[in-house]
Amino acid sequence: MAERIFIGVAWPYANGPLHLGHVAGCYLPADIFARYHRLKGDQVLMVSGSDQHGTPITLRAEQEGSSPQQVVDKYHRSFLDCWERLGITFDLFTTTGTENHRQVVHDVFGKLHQQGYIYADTMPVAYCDRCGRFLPDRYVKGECPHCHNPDSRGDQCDRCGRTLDARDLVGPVCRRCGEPIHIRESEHLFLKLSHFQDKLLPWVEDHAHWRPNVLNFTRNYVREGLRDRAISRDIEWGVSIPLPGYEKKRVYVWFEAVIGYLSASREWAQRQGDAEAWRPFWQDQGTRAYYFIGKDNIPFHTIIWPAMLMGYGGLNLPYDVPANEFLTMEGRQLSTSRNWAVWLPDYLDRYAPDPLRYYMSAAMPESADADFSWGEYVRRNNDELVATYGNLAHRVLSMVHRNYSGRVPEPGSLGGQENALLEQARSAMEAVDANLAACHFREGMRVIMALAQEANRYLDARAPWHEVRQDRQAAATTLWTALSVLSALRVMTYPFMPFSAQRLHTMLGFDGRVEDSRWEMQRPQPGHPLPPPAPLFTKLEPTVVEEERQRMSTPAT
RNA sequence: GGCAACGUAGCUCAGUGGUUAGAGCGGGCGCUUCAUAAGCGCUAGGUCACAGGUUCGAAUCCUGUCGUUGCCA
Repeated sequence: MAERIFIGVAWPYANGPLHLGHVAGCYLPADIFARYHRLKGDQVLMVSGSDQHGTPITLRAEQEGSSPQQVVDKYHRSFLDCWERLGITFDLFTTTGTENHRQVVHDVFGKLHQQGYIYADTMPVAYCDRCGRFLPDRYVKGECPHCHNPDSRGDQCDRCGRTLDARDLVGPVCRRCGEPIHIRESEHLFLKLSHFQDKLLPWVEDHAHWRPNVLNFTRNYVREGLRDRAISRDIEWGVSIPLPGYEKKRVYVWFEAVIGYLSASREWAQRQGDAEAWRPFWQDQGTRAYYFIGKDNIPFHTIIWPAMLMGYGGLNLPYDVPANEFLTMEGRQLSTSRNWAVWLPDYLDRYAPDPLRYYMSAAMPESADADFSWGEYVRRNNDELVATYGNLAHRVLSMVHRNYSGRVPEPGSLGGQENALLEQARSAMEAVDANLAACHFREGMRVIMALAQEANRYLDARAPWHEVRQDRQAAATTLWTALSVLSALRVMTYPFMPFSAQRLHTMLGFDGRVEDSRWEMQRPQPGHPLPPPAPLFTKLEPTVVEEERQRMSTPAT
């Protein structure tokens, strides 16, 4: 029975390149999940896009002497290139800069406003007399009241990392002209989150299948009481506000970016040539909506976005929000400003996608922070991917090629060991199926590797390299059995490692794409010719570890 | 300062009341040679942060201490 699955993935902020934290946090798990469901024959819509608005972008443009549009275009192109090379298969990866997005935001805004869920009020905002304008927190600098960093930003201190308000700073000045700031009341629009408190609490309690960290965090957040939040800002770069008197203000990014899930779905439908095609994914009660995000994004997806959807009405709320924890780098917190990060474009210039996808799957920060280190990367590649799985495929296919002229051998009757191994393959497929359905990626990957190990054990026990000299029929049975297990591995590894799975698919004599297979162990056809085998993965030199560590500790240029 | 999570073998981590606490890697010993010197077996290694408590029984539940991390103020 085919299911319909909507997958929303966090919108990367277009003011810098992607790094491995992004990959482990949401893009890889989302892609594994999407590929798994497509393989099962389910209908999948996976969307995301570049988050293009907000002050970090305008600041960056000013620093680089370019325009905000140039900045976001540059990183959007980089994102698209990364998805292609890492194999992240969005049905649409758009941006928040489209006319379609503006229209959808205006629609949602208008409806919430009309129902009284958005209201006007004033709030104190920094103002620069010389520049003659209001200043978002990012545009104010001064001394951090906590760590006394003299050059702290108004929204957050770079040195101690604490979140601030521009008014907290000691001696706050305008970042552009250096003039001391004043505080003035500015009229803004607020989302009436407090109204949704009583609806959200039972809704959250009804989602006991969420990961414990997501559930606990959300529960506490809602119980503490929801405060109305400003959804407009005094800037010019962003989505306009469809109300008179707000011409010089824009919709605040957090409010607007989450609407991107809906606008991207509508854009996808238009591009399909069926403008209504988004509806089943958003309005059919049987559709399940998953949102893959990092843990810093939890409240936006389990509270604010659901509240907005409740207010709007008629659209599906999230079914699950499998937020991942953080990825640390060589034991230390990742920091883009200190260049303590591995940039995805750099990684993809030097290494293959599947080993990274494998590592991140096996060590995904599903329930706790996880660490990335180059030592572990090389080890997992060499000792696990190459030695256990890649070598299994290679040794089997090589023997078939050498001894059976590259054709799938005809098995005799199966013995106890054969049936036991094939049964293990079947139960592994069931286990991985269940794990992926539940977003348990690490466990799924573990089961797969355990099966590869089991197959190696079987080969050692049967020793087909001996059998072939004494009893060709027995060797044929052994190799055919091993090929069958490889066929199961081909399917199961596909969501995790699509590139090598496709190559194995071809080497096992199957036509077309793995994705068009079903979730079952198709047996290789005896007599079917196989292309010459080639290793699935390549060993890495241990020197890689030192090289890459050096690169990380070098300051960004 | 408040809240939360975590602290298990040299390393990365499973394990949330029940027999002698597990896996992978790394170490030691051995077997094998089809395969990218890959594979397989055996083995050593842990006062489950610390101190109390609940229980017939605690890595698992409770309290406190220390440490790490995150969120909030």
